[in-house]
Amino acid sequence: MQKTGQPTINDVARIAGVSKKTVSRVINQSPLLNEETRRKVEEVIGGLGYVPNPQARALALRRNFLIGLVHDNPNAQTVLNVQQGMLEALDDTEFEMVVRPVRRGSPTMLEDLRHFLERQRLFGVLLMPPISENDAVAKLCDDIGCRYVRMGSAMLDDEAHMVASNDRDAVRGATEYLIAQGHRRIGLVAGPYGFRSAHERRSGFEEALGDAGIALPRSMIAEGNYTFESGLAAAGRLLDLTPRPTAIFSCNDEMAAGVVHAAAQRGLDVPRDLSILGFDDTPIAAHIWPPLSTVRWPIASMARSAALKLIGGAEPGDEGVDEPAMFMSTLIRRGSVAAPPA
Amino acid sequence: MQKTGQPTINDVARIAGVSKKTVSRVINQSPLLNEETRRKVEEVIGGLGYVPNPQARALALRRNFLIGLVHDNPNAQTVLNVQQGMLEALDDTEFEMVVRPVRRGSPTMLEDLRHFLERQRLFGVLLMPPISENDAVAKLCDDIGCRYVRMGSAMLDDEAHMVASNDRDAVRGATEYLIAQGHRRIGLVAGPYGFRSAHERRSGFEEALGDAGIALPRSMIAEGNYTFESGLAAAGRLLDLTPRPTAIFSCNDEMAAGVVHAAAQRGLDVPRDLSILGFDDTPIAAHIWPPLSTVRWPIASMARSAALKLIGGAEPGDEGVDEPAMFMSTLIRRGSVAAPPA
DNA sequence: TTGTACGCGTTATCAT
DNA sequence: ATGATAACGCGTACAA
Repeated sequence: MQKTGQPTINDVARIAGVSKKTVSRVINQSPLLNEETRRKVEEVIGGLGYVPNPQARALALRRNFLIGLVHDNPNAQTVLNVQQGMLEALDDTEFEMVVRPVRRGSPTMLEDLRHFLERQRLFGVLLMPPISENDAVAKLCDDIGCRYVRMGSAMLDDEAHMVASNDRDAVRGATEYLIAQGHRRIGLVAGPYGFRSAHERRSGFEEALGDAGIALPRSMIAEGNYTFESGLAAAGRLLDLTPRPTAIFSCNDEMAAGVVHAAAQRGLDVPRDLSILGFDDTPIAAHIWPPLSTVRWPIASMARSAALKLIGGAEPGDEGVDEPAMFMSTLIRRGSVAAPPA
Repeated sequence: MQKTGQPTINDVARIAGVSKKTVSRVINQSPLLNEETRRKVEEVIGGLGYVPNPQARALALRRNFLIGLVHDNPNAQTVLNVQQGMLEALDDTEFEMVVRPVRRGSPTMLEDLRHFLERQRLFGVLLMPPISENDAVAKLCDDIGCRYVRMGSAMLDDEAHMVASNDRDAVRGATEYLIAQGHRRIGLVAGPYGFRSAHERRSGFEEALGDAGIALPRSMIAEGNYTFESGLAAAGRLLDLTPRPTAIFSCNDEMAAGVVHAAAQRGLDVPRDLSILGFDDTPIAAHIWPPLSTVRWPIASMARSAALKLIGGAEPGDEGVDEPAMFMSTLIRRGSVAAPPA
């Protein structure tokens, strides 16, 4: 027992009457070990309440027991859901989570990230969209020897490195629901160009309209950048059309809230005069009036699964590899969709 | 240069033709050092791109360069704002942020936290409300020798360990604003019992009414637990009163959104039939219809300041100690408050 | 002002 | 199957 209070591997070794290395073997589940020795050591470990010092392990292994969350996602709820899912997976393990936001579009971003990863010697990182769509980042992790798992709206990588939602299918289904309600003039508030999620969702929308034989004039698509304000502006353009759409699909809830505002400003009743459908099912969807019908993707489960992949893949044959790579989204029906006005 | 790729202190020492210790002195800004030696060593450091290995430092110093964020706050936006503020302070320093949610009311919470702090040897922790109100947690940090700064809605600790907002004054001011608009029957959706913030806000509300000579019947206070649903329910109780209040102050925005819902469900127009005032200025406040007037507290600035206190207080005479301990909130006027109906 | 020798707590090498 | 000894990279007495 040192002055710090915590027992060390030396204390265990001395009391158990074995060498440090043997204790180390017990800790690291080495297969070649006398069963009796193992029992004896484990007994001492339990009695002492010994826990290996992470700092010393990190130094010796040249690898920290930290999982990084690298993100440039502006949506608080999304980020926090991911953190929740990760922490769920990390609970009762030796791993901790460190959060690393990166500046989107910064020219030194990649270099900064490299320094961070090299310095901290992370065990692995979870990449959130949209930065997870950047192949250079994945390659960087590979080069440095840092495990990684990407989250995204399509399979951009192999199953061991990817956890994806089926955004395209989900939006196609949601749009079909709108069509089934009788809508023919359906506007789209699209996500920003260059985002894979925006592309996938837009494609799903276009596919649904195409399958139903509904024309999609360019004017019925207004691009936003996933923020409330951009949704407000985009909806303005759509609602000032003549004739105006009877329904609008918004590629996320924030922008959908903007659409609700734009409708309210014009004295339009939702859903009587205008149906609105969002994407993400963030809390705001349920908390605005009227409650927003939207598409929910299992973000926390995905993050949990991603984290398990990360730490599970530590040794081959571990649990992590069994984690699913594709997750299904579901349509949440609330009060913002109805049949079009007669 | 080792096989790992990164240069070590030994490389620097060898190339500069000095001993490790001298390099160490340069790194740690030791005052007793020949100016020329320092220049030479710094030159080599720059040329090599040497950065000290955090793991080795952590082992030698028995202290990690990690700042923990300990929280049991359910509001995503609040937590993320704090993270943002912290990371701003930690940017361009050697510190990283690790996030540690704790289960509220778990009987083993304190013990878990102790293990976490002892194991990880954090440099310091930032305590978010409501767990920051728990004195036992602060004492635990003290005992373990882990720096801490608490965030809260009142000064619960000395300036070196506290960053507080003036919730009571802020709510008193906000309520006076309601009164100035002509309201006399003002309802309160209070926060949960046992939360300091709920207590402070309620007190401010009561003070304002008392100063104005307005009676506050017990029925005009409905308690919620800071969630949307609880706000919806509480507002229901208030709005079914006869006569019903012409204005409602809600102790946070989430619950205020619930009040808006309750009003909409009863066909009440906001703000014509009912004025609503929230607290926090989370994004939902600006994104619901009508835009919610609310009280904004500078959460990210507070967190930033708290983090600076943490890392600045490292050596006496450092910047951290100059950081303010009290932060002012401001009333944000949007569209949810008007004069009462005639 | 600078250097030597050792400690921090663990894992890895190579014996036995 | 187990142990002595050397890394890992940095800080600190203590000496010079």
